[in-house]
Amino acid sequence: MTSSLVPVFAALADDTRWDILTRLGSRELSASALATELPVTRQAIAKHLAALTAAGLVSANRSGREVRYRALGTRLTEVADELLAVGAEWDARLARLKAVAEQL
Amino acid sequence: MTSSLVPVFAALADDTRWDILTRLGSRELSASALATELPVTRQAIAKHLAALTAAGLVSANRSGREVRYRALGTRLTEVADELLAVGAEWDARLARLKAVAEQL
DNA sequence: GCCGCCCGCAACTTTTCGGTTGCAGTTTGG
DNA sequence: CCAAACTGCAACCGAAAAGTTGCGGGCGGC
Repeated sequence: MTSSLVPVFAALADDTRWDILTRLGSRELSASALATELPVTRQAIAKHLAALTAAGLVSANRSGREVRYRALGTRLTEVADELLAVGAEWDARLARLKAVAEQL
Repeated sequence: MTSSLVPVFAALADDTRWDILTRLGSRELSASALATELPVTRQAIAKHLAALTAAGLVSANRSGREVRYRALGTRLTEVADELLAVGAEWDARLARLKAVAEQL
């Protein structure tokens, strides 16, 4: 039962990628535009964008010769919802165990 | 502005680690006990447990000669809250842009 | 007290991954 | 129509990380 969340976590688990993602959250940018703002090459950024797109965290928008990317909040919200459910379940179980322990 | 979330994502971004974490969500287990259920050695699991502990996702509980681990929902909930906020912000911005576009 | 079990540390191997360089294709602006 | 700008693909490199083997130390039961 390997969760489908893990690939999304993998996509988010890099500083450069998170940096790119947050920038795309406030404005729509192309790979080349991002390359002027970040300390890595355009090709590296292109790889990151491919990873983010595969994870459903970013959408590509071709306009002529350039491709502009934008961050999608939807996937992030879905992940958050699942995490909330799981976290609550664990804590609830822990609380039950604690309650039983105090009955001694 | 590199987010403090990234290290947590890194801790969650591995299949084996996620597997361990979910098992610890339902019952409290030692590294050796986990090793009997998983296709990796005890030492590998110990490394994963160290990573999960460092990320605040797991708590260690020494009892005599063995150490039992348990999943903590708290950190997960915190992460989920932040993700919800960020995701909502991105989608809100996107909605505003769309509204402006329709005014043409 | 001794044998077994569980833990911790360290060295080594192998794969993954972030990053770079290099080159070829395509659209656009003058 | 030609040069500039943006993209895409592929090979290569170095570092980090997942996993293994090996060993030594501590706690528990018989």
